[in-house]
Amino acid sequence: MLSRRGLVASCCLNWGLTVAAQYRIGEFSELSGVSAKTLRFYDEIGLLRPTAVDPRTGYRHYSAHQLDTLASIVELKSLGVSLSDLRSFMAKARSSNERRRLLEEVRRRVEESIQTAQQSLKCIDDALDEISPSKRSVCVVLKRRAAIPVASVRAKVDHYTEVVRLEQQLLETIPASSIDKLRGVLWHRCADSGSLEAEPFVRVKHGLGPGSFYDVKSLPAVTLACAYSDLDDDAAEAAYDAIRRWMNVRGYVLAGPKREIYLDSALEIQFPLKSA
Amino acid sequence: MLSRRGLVASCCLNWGLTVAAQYRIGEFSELSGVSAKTLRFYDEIGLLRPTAVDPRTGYRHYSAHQLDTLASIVELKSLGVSLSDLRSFMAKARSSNERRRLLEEVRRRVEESIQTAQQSLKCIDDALDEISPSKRSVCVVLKRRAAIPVASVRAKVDHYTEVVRLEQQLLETIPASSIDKLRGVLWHRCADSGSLEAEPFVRVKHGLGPGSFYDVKSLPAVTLACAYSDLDDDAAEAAYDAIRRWMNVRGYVLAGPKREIYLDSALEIQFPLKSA
DNA sequence: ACGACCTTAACGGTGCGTTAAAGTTT
DNA sequence: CAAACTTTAACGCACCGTTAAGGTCG
Repeated sequence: MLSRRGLVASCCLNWGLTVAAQYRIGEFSELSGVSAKTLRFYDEIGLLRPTAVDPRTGYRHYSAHQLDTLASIVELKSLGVSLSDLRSFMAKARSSNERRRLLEEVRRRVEESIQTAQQSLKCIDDALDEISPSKRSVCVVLKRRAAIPVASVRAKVDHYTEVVRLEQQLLETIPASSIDKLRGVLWHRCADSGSLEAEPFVRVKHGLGPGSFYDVKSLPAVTLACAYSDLDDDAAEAAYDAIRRWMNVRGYVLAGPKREIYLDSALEIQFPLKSA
Repeated sequence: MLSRRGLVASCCLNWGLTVAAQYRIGEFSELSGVSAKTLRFYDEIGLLRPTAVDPRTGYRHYSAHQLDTLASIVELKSLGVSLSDLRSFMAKARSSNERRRLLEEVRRRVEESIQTAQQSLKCIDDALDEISPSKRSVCVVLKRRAAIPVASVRAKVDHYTEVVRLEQQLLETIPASSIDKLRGVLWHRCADSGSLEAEPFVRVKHGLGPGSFYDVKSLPAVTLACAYSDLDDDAAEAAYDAIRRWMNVRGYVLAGPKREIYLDSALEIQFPLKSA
């Protein structure tokens, strides 16, 4: 094996490169492959300061050694490290331990982003599956809802029409001044469980005392999967199905009674969620 | 199975919701889970215009129907569709075909991002592997280089020291006015192949005619994997190793003679690349 | 009249690219 | 002197969050 011992140094010495070369921004940009604008920006934010700045002209001067520094900046940036993180990292000693910690953190972030991207893929495929030229596709969204003060009547019913009667009575019983626009029904048991249990509710202003006919309570704060449908039962059924599929794909399970909210010309269907 | 036929409509009719409700921005924001500021922004960029705006007060009014529109915006946005893409999509008919095309494009983009993220993971793991408390880790970067006009001498040599002599002769032969700071060596054959073939070169200004001792030609434009080392041979070897590993992990192969560039107090080592 | 709503306007953050106007070097 | 370099300053992109200052509604 041929030894190259001393080659590098001798070459350079032979060529008479005795003065430490300083590169102006253009040449340094060309050598490093990083644009001059980016170099100025890195200077500005304190990420890579030139070794010298001519006080008269303001010209920046970089040293060959900084090409290596810049290379490590470029490498870490390409792995997704933010410039501010990079700045604190470069400011430190940059020991191999520091570097390891940084890379491990980046690794975690990248893995996380892969997870969410793969989840997105599943969601997209589900959405593609659900498309059919005949029916309008139902969009499901996730929402957080704070607790809602309500007056309600809960009852087992034999038929849906009884729910309508309950709603009417509820509305008539509560002082109009306490009533708010928001109203709907909690479904404790639906048709698919064989029996029906519903709880019509109206949002009320705080301070309304309990009545003989209705309870005053608070719908708990929840995370909801929501979909909108027109005011006909087929559309509502389609929305229910869409939400169930949506939850399935994302691994959510039901965490309480479903809610139907009456909007003026539409119906909002809400499934309280918990994950896993 | 109990039928809910007509339930929804009857409930709403019973409650006397005859006028199409208009929501002000605050309520609409609460219902949709999208902040008022975002709603104003969507209005501004023409993504979701309120159904009505009071000409006197400027108050925005939204309809219940727009909750569904907004839901589909939120859904697609969460899948990574940009707002400008969404705007053009929402402006169109929004047929199931259009929706399919959009989702398929998003799918492609997400898949691509997963690929690059997985590649990043491999790179991070490689970088972590390479860390050792004793040695400083070498950073490798990718660069594009345009063609470079050079004068050079290519020769098979038996020993590295001969290269040094060639370099000296090259420098002495060329008129000083044509020489540029950039210089180095192309390695056509390295020690590991059993014999050595080198080609010292100097960048020259265009217009220099060929000489008897040297050739005038052009180093081709290439993509390079580059690393920097100090001017000692151990450091240079470490850099060579680092680049080889780097190329391996990323599936690149060598596409021409390696280049060594002499900087004043450092050495830049460049491997021309092609993928696969 | 008071508070809870609404409006527009403007800045901030990320990571620079892109002119523009003016001074420096070769 | 002109070309090629450099400087600072300012706007632009994407997607809003966040004050600030000031009208409106109940």
